[in-house]
Amino acid sequence: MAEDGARDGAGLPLVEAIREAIIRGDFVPNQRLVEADLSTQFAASRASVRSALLELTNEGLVERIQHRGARVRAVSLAEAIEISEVRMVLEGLCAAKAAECVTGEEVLEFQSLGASMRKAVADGDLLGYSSLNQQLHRRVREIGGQQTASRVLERLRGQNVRHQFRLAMQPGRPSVSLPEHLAIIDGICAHDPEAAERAARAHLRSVIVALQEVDRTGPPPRGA
Amino acid sequence: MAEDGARDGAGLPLVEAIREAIIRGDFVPNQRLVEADLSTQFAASRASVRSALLELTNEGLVERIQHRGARVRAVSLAEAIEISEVRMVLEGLCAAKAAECVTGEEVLEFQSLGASMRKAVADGDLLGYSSLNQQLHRRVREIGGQQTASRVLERLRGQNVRHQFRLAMQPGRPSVSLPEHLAIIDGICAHDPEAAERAARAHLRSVIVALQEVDRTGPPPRGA
DNA sequence: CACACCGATATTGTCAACAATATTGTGCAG
DNA sequence: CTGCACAATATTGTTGACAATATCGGTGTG
Repeated sequence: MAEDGARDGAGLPLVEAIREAIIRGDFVPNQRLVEADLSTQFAASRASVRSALLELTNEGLVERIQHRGARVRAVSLAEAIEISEVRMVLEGLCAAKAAECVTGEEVLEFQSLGASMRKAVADGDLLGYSSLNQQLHRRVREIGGQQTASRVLERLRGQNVRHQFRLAMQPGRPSVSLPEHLAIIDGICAHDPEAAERAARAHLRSVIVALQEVDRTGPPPRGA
Repeated sequence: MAEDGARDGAGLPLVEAIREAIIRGDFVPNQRLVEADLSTQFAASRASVRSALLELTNEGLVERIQHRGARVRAVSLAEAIEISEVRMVLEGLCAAKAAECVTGEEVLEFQSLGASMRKAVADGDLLGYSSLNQQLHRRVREIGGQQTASRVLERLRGQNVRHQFRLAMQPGRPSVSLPEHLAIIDGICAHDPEAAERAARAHLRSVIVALQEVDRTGPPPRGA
C-alpha cells in the first residue's frame, strides 16, 4: 500500500505497469488486488483496471474468483516444475530451430555471449550472469523464429520469475548451469538441431532438479 | 448476420457463446466483430461483450487494433504450422508423462479407444474418427496430469481448429494418422515414456506435412 | 458455550451515457 | 479526371452510477 503509483503517468499502458509491479514484487503473492484501490493508485479508471486484470489473469499472473476479486497468483513448487517442464520442450524446440536457421553473424554473437557468461561466472558476477542468462534464452527464441512458442514462453516466464530468482541466488548454481548454457550455444553454432534441443532440454531438466533441491533446503522466502 | 443469438439466454457465460460461434464457423475469419452488434445479437451489455472480446483476444481467437475494432483472427498456414510444432513438443511431453503414470484401468480404456478408432477408419466413419481423435488427445493430456501444458494446448486447439478440420476431411488422411495414434497408445500402455513421446511427435510431424500438402492441393476454403 | 440465522459492509459485475478517434464520403481545386 | 482538405459517420474507449453478490460481525437460541 501507500504507493501512489507515480511511475505510470500516461507512459506505459497500465497493464504493463501492474505486470511489472507484480513481477518486481511490489505486490506479493496472494495479495488482494482491489479494483478501486488500483484505480486510485495508478490513476486510471476502474474499467481500465478491470481490463488489465483480465489480461493478467490470462497471463497467469493473477487469479480471479467470481464476485470475490483478484489476487496475485502464488505459483506453488509443483506448478513451477510444470512450467519448467513446458519450458523444457518449448525451449528445446526453439533451440533446434535456431540451430537450423542461425546465420554466421549470429554464431559470432552467440560465441561472444558464451565468453561473457564464462567471464561473469569466473568473476562471481551473479547479477551480470543472470542478465546474460536471460539474454541468451531470449536470443535463442528470437532466432528460432517460432513466435507461437515465444509468446507462450514469455508468458510462462512471468509466472515463475520468483522461483527463477531464488535459483539464480543459489550459491554454486552458476557453475552448474554455465556448461549447460555453453552446450546449447555449441549445438546452435554447429547447426546441429538435435544437439541444441538435447542441450536445452538437459538444461531445463537441471533447472527442475535444482528447483526441487532449493525447496528442500530453504522453503519459500515468504510463506503464503 | 441475422442470427439472433438464441442459444445463450443466460446459460453459458457469453464468452463461451462467442468462442463457440467462432470455432463453429458462424463468424468467419477476418469478420469484423462490432461490439454494439454483438451486444444485440447475444442480448448482453456492451461491457460484457467488451470483456468477452478481451478474453478471446488473449486466447488468440480474435484480433484487436486500437480504435479500429475486433475481427476474427485468421491464422495463416505458417501460423498453423507453428502451432502444430508447439503441439508436437507439448503433446510429446504429455504422452511421456501419461506413459509414466497411467493406471491399469486407463490402459484398458486406451486399448478400447484404439479399437474404436480402428473400427471407425475401417467403416469410413470420418466424423466418428475425428471425435475419437479429439478424445484420445484429451485423455492423454488429462492422464499426463500436466495442467500447464494442457491449458496451453487447449488454447492452441481453438486457434487452428479450422485447419484441423480441413485435414480431417482430407481423403486418405485417417489411414495415415491411425497407425500414428495407435503407436501413441502402445507407447503409453507399455509404460514407455520415450516411445510415447516419439510417437506423439511423429504424429504431429505428420500433421505438419499434411498441412503443407493440403495447402498445396486446395487453398483455403474461404479466401480471406 | 457452540452454532445457526441475519443484517451491514465491501467489492465486484453491469448498465447507460459521453468523449475520443479512425474511417468514409463529398466538394473543390488543379 | 485526379488528388487533397474537410466534414459526417461509425465505432471504440472512458466515466460515473447502480445492482448483485459474497464476506464479516453481531445476536439469539439450543
